[in-house]
Amino acid sequence: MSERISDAEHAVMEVLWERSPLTAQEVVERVPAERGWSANTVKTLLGRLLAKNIIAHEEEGRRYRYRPLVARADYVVGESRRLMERLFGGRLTPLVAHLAERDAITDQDIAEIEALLKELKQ
Amino acid sequence: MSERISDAEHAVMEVLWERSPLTAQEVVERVPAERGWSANTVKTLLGRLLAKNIIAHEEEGRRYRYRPLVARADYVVGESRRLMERLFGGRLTPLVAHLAERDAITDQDIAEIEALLKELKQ
DNA sequence: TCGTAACGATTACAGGTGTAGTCGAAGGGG
DNA sequence: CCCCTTCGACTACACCTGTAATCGTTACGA
Repeated sequence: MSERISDAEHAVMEVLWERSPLTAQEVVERVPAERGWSANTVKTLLGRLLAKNIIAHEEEGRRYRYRPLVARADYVVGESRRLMERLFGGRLTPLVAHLAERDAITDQDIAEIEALLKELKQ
Repeated sequence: MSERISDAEHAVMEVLWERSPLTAQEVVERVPAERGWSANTVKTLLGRLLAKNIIAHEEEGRRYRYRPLVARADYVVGESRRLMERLFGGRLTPLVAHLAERDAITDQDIAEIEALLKELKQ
């Protein structure tokens, strides 16, 4: 399967998951300005993602349009699972418990998750 | 604040969180065998953790005993939050929803989390 | 007392990552 | 038809990471 996505690469992926296919230039324009990246940096990242087979490109005239090969949902589940594995022996409950203990969960979160779980049960 | 803990370093931290202070040798013995690390590798990691101010060492005769400066709970909450931030705009509910959708949550998880939430509400 | 084993410190080195700069081809404007 | 801009490709380079090997010192067993 495809290799790991680094932090900087992930920022590029978010752009492509949001909308694709895009040209390199369009990706550059959509990457969050806080990153302060030069266009070259973004192109390097696109190149690396290509090499890792995480995105593909189709020729369009004298340039390319890039498009994800990996679904965001798959990536997200994979990363979540990695974290749970590393930190909680793969169990979700202790994660929720920890966050709750540290007031990282709001009352609204609790309500939402309860509703979600209710739905899951039927 | 202290710097980030790499994957390999994390394995060492788990040992020290489990029990500390420990000598380098004791850490070596307790690191999961699957890693297949040489003693030198573990010592390098201890050195890097020291440099990052994530652990401390007290002299004991001609060697050191290492001890965490960062609580596991803090690390865990930090990492969880980072993940939620990156992937779910900081919201926990979508994380749970995603995992549930992908059958990464068992019935028992649901029961446990419900019980936990019930407790949180009072 | 002398060699050796055990320690921590220092050095090594390839591969990944963040962050670009440069180069060569090609297309568009004058 | 020629120059400048624009692309993608290639190169650069420092720092981090994984994974050690080597070095210098010291204590302990013979």
